[in-house]
Amino acid sequence: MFGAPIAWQTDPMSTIRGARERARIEVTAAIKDEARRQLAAEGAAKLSLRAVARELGMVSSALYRYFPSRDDLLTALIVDAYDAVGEAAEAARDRTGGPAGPHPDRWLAVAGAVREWALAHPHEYALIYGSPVPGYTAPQDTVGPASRVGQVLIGVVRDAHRTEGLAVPPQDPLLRAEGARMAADLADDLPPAVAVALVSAWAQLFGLISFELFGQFTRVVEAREELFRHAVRELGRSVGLLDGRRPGGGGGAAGAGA
Amino acid sequence: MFGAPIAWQTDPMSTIRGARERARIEVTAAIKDEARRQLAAEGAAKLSLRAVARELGMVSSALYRYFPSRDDLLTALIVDAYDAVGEAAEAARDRTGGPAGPHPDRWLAVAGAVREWALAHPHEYALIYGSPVPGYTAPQDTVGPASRVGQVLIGVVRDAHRTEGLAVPPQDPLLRAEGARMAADLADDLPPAVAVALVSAWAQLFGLISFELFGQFTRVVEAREELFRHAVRELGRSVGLLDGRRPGGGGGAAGAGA
DNA sequence: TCCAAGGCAAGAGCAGTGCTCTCTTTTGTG
DNA sequence: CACAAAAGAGAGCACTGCTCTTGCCTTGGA
Repeated sequence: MFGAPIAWQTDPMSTIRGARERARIEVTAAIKDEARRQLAAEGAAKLSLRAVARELGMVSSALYRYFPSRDDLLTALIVDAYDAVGEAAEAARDRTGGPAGPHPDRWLAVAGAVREWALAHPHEYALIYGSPVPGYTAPQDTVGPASRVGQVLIGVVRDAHRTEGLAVPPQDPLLRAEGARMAADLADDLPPAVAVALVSAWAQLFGLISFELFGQFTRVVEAREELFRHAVRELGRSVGLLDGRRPGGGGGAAGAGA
Repeated sequence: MFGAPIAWQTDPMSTIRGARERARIEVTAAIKDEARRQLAAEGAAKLSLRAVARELGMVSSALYRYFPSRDDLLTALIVDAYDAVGEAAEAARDRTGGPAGPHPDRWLAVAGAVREWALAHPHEYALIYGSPVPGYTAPQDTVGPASRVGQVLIGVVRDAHRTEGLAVPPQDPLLRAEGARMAADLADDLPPAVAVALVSAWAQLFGLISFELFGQFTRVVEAREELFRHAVRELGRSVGLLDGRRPGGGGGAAGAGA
C-alpha cells in the first residue's frame, strides 16, 4: 500500500503536501459531485454554479477558486464522463472472455455496456455524445479520455484478428489511402478495410444509442434492447468478426449475460 | 364565434382576413427568422428572447404575444428544422431517378442530402438530432415533421421492393414480433426483417452524421465524405437494396419479389 | 516563535436572462 | 363613431455567470 502510487486524479506528485492541498482536493471533488448531481437531475443547460455553491454552503464567488468558469467545470465533468463510459466498456471487455475468447460476444458485451451506461446516465451521455454544449468546443484535455471506448472496440477486433482471423470486408477503392492512414493511426496490424469498417461501426453504434436515448425511437421501436443487440451483432459482422453460430448469416440465439 | 372558421393556424393561404392577421404572420415570421439567425450564429443555448426582440426593435415583453415562452419559440424552430431536412431529403429522392430508378443511388442521394443539410445548418441539426435542449421534451407538434426523413428512406426501400425486389436480410428470431409490428406501422408491404434493418440503418445513418458534425471524427477521419458514402452504401445493402455494381457480398441471393 | 505572503471565503455589484404584471396605444368591426 | 380586442411599452422579480475588493487564516520561512 505504501509504495503503490495511488492515482490521485491529476496530481502525479504522490505525496499529499498538507492539509491545504487535501482540502483543495476534497472541495474540488465535492463541487464536481454536486455538479454531477445537478447534471443528472436537470441536464447540462440547467447546471448552475450558484446552485452548486449554495448546496455546498459556500458563496458563488468562492467556487471560482476551483473552476475558473462554468465551462471549465463542464469540461471536468466531460472528462469524467468519458472516463466512466470508457471504464464501463473496459470492464465489460475484461468480464467477457479473454483475447482468444468468443469475439462477437466480447464485441456485444462492450457495446451493451456502453448502452447500459448511457441509459443509466442520460445527461452525462448527452454531455459527451449529444450536441456540444452552450457555445462550447471540446478542449484538448478531452481527447484522451474520449478515445477509450474506441480503443476498446479496436482491441476486441485486433484480438480477433490475431487469434481467429477476420472476414476482411471488401476494400472500397475510394478509401484505399484513407483506410491505410486510419489503420496506421489506430491499429497498424489491421487491414485498412477493417479500420474503415471499424470507424463506421463505431459511429453507427452511437447512432443507435443516441436515437434510443434522445427519444427518436418513441412510438417506433418497442423491443429496444433486442434491436440493439441485433444491430450490434451485424456491426460486428461488418468489421469481420466471425460468428460461429451463424456462418452464413442465419439467426443467432441468446448469449452473454450481463 | 359561430361562423368563424377556427383552425386556420396551419393554412395561411386561405383568405388572409385583414391587415392585422397579415401583420401577425409577418411578425411571427420575422421573429423566427431572427431567432434562426441567432441559432445559427451561437447555438440553441445562447438563443435569447431579449436579444431577438432587441434586434427586431421591439421590447422583450411584446414578443410574448407571439410565443408564450422561449421553449415554444424553440419548438417552432425545431418543427421548421425537421421540415427543412425532410424537404431536402425529399428533393434529393425526387431528383434521383424514379420509383424504378437505381435504388442504391436514390438511397445514397437521400442520405447525402441529409448530411449536406446538416453540414450547412449544424446548430439546427444539433437542435433536432443532438441532445434535447435545456430541460425540454419534444411536444406533440414535432412528431409529424420528425418522421419525414424516415418516410423518405422507407419510400426508397419500398420502391425497390416493388420494382426490383430486395435481398431480404435474415430474420432474427428474437425480433420476429417486433419486426412484424414495425412493418405494420411503417410499411405493411415490407418484410419484417427489412423493417428491422431499416430502422437500424436509419439510426446508424444519423450516427455517422452526428459523429462528423459533433467533432468525434477530429483527428480520426479525414476523407469524411468518402467514408460516409461507403458506409451509407453498406447500410443500403443491409436493408436489402441490390447493388448492381457489386453483386456478391454478405447478404447473399437476390430475388425475393413481392 | 513570530511574521509576511498567499490561498481562500465573503460580499457587493454588473450586465444579462426568462417571464409577469400593469398600463397605454393601436386597430378592426358593429 | 364607439368600443372591445389586440398589441406594444415599461417596470419589476428572481435568477444567472462573472469580477472586484476586503478581510481572515493557514502556511512556510526566518
